[in-house]
Amino acid sequence: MMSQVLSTQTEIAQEHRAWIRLLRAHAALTRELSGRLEAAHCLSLRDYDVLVQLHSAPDRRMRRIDLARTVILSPSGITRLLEGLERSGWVAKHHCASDARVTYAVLTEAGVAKFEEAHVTHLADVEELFGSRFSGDEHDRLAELLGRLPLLDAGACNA
Amino acid sequence: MMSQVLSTQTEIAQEHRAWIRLLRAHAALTRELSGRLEAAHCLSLRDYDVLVQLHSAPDRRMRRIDLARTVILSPSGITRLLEGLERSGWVAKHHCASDARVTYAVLTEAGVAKFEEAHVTHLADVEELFGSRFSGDEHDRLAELLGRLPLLDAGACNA
DNA sequence: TTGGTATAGTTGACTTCGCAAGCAATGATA
DNA sequence: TATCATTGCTTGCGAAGTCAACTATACCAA
Repeated sequence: MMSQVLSTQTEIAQEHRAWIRLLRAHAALTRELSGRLEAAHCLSLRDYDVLVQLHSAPDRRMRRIDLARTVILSPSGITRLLEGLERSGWVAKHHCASDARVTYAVLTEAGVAKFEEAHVTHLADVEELFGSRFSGDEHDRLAELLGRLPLLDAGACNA
Repeated sequence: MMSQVLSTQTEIAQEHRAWIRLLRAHAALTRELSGRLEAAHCLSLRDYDVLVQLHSAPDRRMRRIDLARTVILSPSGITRLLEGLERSGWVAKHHCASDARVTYAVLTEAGVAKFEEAHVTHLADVEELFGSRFSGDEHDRLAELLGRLPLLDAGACNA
């Protein structure tokens, strides 16, 4: 009976292992990376993520709703995050001519500069804490495995 | 010049790919899993995580500080999270005889029952959204890769 | 003993983010 | 044309979590 319980628990731990590690790694890495980004550039990790997306988007702009889905944030979340970036002048609003409901978030010139400045140090940080742990093949393998996970309603995700 | 820029950007995207996917997968999965857990058992994902740790700990108790480090939460974060679990009666405080500074968080009988009840459905959810994406070998491989990532100050992590 | 430092834990102020609700514009259908 | 559902976006509110500051205890060393 006792060994029954133990073996069940062991199985449980095994099933969860990768998921638990993903949770822990995410918590530890985002805290450290966000801290460094904040200290060096006054940006949160999510701010940076938004700048990355806009920087690589056609015309450096995206509909706010698509941006929200891409970085996995609620619509209200994107409104508030962009509020900060707009106040700092990195991002501007741009109205859509063909559909009065939609607003674009556009990276400004200052935003491009800000991104490129933050990019350098952040890339080094990601390399130090994440990339350097893996060989090229392992990195690809990890990306492939993680890529199988469902992003749910994220129709516009292009990462 | 233009192709220079483009090739640099492509490299950048490649370097980031696994990390970005980890970010996205985490955001999407935690939102969904936390929502289900909340709906079915009135527990957040972190609440559940704490119950798991306590359930598998010797005597079903841990020092609050070790618990915080294990689930990657700040000391104040653990205080507030446990506040809720204590109010619900699933966790109790227990003072340490040999060191008056430390307080243990102990899983109560009700807490054990609560955990075991939530465990069943949560395990199925994790399996559906996470585990079912991988074969046994792939799961092990993913766990191994994620296990290389630094947990920073998490001295007490046993996952 | 006394003084200094480190550790465990809590609290207050603040930020971030999600949900529910609401508004305005669009599109589809009768 | 009139109606109704859908979509994009914002706002009020509340939950969760961090940091800084604080208390209390423990340990160490002169």
